[in-house]
Amino acid sequence: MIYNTLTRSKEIFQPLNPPFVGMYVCGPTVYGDPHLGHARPAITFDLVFRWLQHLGYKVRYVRNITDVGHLENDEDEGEDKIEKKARIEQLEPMEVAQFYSDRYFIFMDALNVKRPSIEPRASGHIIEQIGMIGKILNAGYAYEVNGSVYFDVIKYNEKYRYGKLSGRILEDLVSNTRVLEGQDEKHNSVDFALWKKAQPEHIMRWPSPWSEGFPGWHLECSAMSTKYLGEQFDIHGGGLDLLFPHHESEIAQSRIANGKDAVRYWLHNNMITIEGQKMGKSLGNFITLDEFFTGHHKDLKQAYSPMTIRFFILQAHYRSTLDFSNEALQAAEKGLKKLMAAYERLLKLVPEDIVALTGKVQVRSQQSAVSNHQASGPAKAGSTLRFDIQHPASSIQHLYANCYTAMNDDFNSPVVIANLFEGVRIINSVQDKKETITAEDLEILKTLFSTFLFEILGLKEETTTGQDQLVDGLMHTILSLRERARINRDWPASDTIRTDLEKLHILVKDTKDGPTWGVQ
RNA sequence: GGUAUCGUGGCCGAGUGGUCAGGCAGAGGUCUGCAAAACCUCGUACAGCGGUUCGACUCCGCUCGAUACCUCCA
Repeated sequence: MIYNTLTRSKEIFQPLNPPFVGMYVCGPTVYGDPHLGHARPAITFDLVFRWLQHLGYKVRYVRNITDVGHLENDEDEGEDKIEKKARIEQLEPMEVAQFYSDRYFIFMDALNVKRPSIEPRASGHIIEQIGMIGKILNAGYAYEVNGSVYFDVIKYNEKYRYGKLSGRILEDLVSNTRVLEGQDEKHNSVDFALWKKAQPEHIMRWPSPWSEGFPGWHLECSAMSTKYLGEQFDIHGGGLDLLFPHHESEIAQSRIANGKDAVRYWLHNNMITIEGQKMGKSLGNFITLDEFFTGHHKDLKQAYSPMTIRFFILQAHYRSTLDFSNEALQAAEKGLKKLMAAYERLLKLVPEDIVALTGKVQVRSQQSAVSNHQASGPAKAGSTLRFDIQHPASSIQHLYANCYTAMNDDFNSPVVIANLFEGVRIINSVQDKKETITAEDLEILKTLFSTFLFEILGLKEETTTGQDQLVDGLMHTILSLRERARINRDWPASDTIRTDLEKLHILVKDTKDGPTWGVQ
């Protein structure tokens, strides 16, 4: 089940050509450093991408890089964003785009966001965009004025419905749109540009049948999605703020150019807010990812690691707004640490620790997991599940089933996380010998964590422990000295060692199985 | 003004017509030389007012409030 913005309801996901799935997501406009707001759609659709793949779909995931830039102001004469940046920094526009797209990749990698299958650039698809404009002109739904081409929204609305995605009524739009200066070229204020003639000061320009200029604001996504995913494809994603007019206009363009509706399921992630307000470039209240990772920002009380950011985002459902605060982020950091620590323990739960449940003969239906997966996806290859997910028998099997159901219910990552925490409780209780677990359930628990925590949620360990043999050796020596002191009940000595190490951000814990340490 | 979404305990954040989200913080306890970690217990939270219902936080209506989009924004 996925929530389709078009119908405002959850629908059963049925791809056009299973097991293939086509997914297009609006990527960044590369004229500034990526901020927390960019992380949300990237992580949201990374989750979708990972889950669909887990279900066995062959996903072609296309996420564009907008390097042509949109107009800066509401005036048609406004300056292109990337051009403006280029002028300020005295660079070629493409230099700006290259720099920031590189930055984008670096930070997305840090967040463990998988690279999409194709990352096309708008500047590399001018020809396709010109071709699309030609089709729309031929169909009679666009007109040329002074070398610029505009889409005729009024005419489109006579036959189709402009506003069906965003729930808008054209008449309201017409009456509400502000009358702007310099829009004389448009027949109507709701029309939008497909091609703009370049003014003398515009550096970014390409030849076209109409003029030297640049493509309109919404065209690149239509052109590139058509090129790589075909005239019809399954999923189109993006931020909620792109709903109107960007996606609405995409629908109109594709409908006319290709004669059919391109997208089956529209998915929109919600915004991240800061003090209840949207974090956005234009509001100037954004915090860049670089600032999060280093902690260098006036509103940040500390640095937050990439995985903390990722976990923070996944703790909320993608369609809800997510409110940023230091408190919330610190809570996420601690929660994640707890989850990871429990996973470490899980791996060390050795067979000797396992006491079989009394008298329970573990006979499970050998019905393969494959058949169960077919209910919601194509045949799943390589499933390691050895129980019937629709009829879980133990509490741990229930956890697995809950996670599976949650993901199938519109990618409900918060519920997955809640179930993982229940797994944490079980792990710790077994560790403390307060609960028992069967060998079979232990395996399922390990699969639960490796599948959902790592593969699906895409979280990973960030500890520095064990990366350096020298440090490991030194720590071993120090800790054995301290153990000797402890055996001699020389508490001042052992406590000095511990507090001194703590000053170096090394945390020592005395457990029943001997001391452990970790870098904070 | 139009359109849409939302209002959950100190904070973040799920969900549902009739046991329970979960995390963080807080209180008490167990364990431990002390810490830390871990475990157990604890808060009668669902903006307000009506209505439907045997029963509503969950459905409907109204009120209040918030946010987003209508101009670039993830």
